Amino acid sequence: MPLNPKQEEAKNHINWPLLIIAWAWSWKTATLTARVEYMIRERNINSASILMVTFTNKAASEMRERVAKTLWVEKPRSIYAKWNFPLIGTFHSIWIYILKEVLSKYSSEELQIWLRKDFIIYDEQDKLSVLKNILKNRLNLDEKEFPARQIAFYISNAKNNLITAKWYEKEIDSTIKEVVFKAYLEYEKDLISNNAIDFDDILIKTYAVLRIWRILEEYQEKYKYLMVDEYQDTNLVQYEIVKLLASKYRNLAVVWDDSQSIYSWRWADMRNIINFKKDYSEALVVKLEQNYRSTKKIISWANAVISKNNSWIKKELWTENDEWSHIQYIEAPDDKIEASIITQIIKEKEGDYKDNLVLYRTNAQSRKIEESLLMANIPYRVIWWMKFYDRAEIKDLLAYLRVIFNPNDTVSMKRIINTPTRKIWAKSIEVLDHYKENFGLTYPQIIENIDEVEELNNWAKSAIKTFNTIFEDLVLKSHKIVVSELLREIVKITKYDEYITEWLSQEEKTSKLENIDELVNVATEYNGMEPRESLAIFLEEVSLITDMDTKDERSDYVTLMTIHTSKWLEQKRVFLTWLEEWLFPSFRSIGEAAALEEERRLMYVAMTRAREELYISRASERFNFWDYVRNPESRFIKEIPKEHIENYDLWNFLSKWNSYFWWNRLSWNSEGFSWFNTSFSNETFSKPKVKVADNDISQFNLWDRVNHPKFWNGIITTLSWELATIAFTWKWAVKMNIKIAPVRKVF
DNA sequence: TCGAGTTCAATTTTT
DNA sequence: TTGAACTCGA
Repeated sequence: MPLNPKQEEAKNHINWPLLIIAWAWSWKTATLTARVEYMIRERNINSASILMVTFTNKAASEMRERVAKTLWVEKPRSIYAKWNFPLIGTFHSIWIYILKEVLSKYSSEELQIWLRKDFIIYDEQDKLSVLKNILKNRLNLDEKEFPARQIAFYISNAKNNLITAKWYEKEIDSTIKEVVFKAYLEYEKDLISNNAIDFDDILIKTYAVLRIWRILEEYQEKYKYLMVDEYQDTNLVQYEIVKLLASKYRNLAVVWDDSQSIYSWRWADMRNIINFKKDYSEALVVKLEQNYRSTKKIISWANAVISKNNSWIKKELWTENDEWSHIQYIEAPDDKIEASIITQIIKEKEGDYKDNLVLYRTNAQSRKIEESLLMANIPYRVIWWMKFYDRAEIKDLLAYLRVIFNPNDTVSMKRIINTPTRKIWAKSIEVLDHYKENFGLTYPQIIENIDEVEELNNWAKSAIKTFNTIFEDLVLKSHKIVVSELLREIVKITKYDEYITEWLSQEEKTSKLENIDELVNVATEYNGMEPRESLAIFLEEVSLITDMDTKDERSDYVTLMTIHTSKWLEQKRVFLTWLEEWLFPSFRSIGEAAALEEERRLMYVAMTRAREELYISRASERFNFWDYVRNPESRFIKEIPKEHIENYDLWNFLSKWNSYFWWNRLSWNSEGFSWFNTSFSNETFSKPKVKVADNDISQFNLWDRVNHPKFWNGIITTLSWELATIAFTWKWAVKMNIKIAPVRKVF
């Protein structure tokens, strides 16, 4: 598709700072690709001197594909292209690439970052386990009073403001910060001794390295053309890094969309744009305002909502797409009906299942929809961050790979030293830790010389020796076979498959084994490489990969995901669910102007995912936080001009949905049909109701109808004193004590 | 020292 | 509902 004049202008503008102000679906990616192509083909710029930052791996991968196409080369599988190709990746993957490169040339002492080339990356869970250990064992603190998560938050905040552990002492103004200071020091010590870094460190260390003059010079020469997409989501450190790299040639192009900034909780700072304008005052500003995706209706709607933000820069997104179909508002009595209606619509609509995208605010909110789709036999896929790599069996195997790659990684070492069970119990590990702390030894060193450890009996020693034999064998093999083979070898040698499936049902067994197969399968992509290299790159990419990156395009299923995750997608039909105050906008953001505006931007992002049809839904009553809650409709719905909203025809739906449950529910409501519309739309925040149950059991008889807040209606099928079996609509027979159970008789 | 059984707390958003 | 952190018996 040909570029419009604005896009053309952005494309042709090289050798000068450039600020592209983009709107949702204004073809910014296509413009950037065209720009890269133009640079290489028309201006004869060396491909390898172009560096391009995207926000997700998926975006990076797509960009690599597009660029590869224009250059007539095969798409590089990862950031490590073997031929002359631009460096395209996320902030994190690019900085890891650069860090490794630097570390292979300079010594750690020279760089002052206390890191060796074979470092590994600790994810959020690893980080918490390190911190928990510190807080509990070294600082002797109560984890209730000082939760690891909270401490982690403070540390992350400090890191992203470039405050080191030592400097944190100056920040202390409260008890908590005093704890943070101590924990931070210990945490850094642990990371160094494990040769590990966390996500924040990837940025911090890169920044530290690039502040060394000769290294900076080298990289300024190497990457003369810089492009940063999603600039509104950069944080302070990222900003500073880019600034360093760009300071010599000033060929920096950034794409900025303030209405899609939804990552402030990850320290993204929109004020970076103010700094940008100051630092590059000569920059050319290009605005891309035409939307090529959604219909007029959807866009005017989105505009109406986003314009309620004060900090929003006035702009008008427009489109030539014809006004299309309906924007429907589903106002369901409860969450189950909400899910059923959505399921029904998906079922009735022509076209493929994969035309449908269901969005919600938080991951936990997918459940009701899942249940409903499952019942209707509709294939679906939930995109959940790190779901696959969070599974125990995957984590175990990756921990093996990590210790093989970097034997100093104590966190992983502890995970696998007794997995499968080798009778190396906590007592032995305590002794190992003691040696590690007091003699400055590493685990492999201690394990190798276990005979000299006096505190252990022979029995424990021989267990550790067994492990050491396996471990050394695997390390040796890692130099000979590629990572996928190595994984198979680990499973074989340790009999891991038997261990993990030992006590499980057939069904669970297959699922675990399938997961292992899948991991090996992913690893086979690295087969062509040198064994150690395949291990290194596999580990590096695994820690940055998300569920979304493995998205399978071939089969036909409905996709479910959070709004944040959906930022990079578009879909023909979008369902936006859980639109209630306290849930979306979330209760944490209500009452805080800046946070609320971010929620509103999130709403904007969600709405603009839709190409043709947008459904929004809420439930008057729903099960949330382990209880039933009623929240008024989201303020975002009210912000949409009423004439744009068409109410979904509930009656029509319900007449087709004549279940036992439904008719019963109507029949015992004295207000009859008004039930959906009036009695449930009271705009009150009813706090979770406490169920006081002290029933008079004499009122219950066999075959009585009862109502339960969780399982709804049921019939008593057996009864002996207080104990009854009740067949519920939403649950097969349940045995309960009707004296204390929250049931009431229905007449 | 294990592990089965029980209690109790927890839910934004993700590179 | 799930999972992690506890208890307690062997």
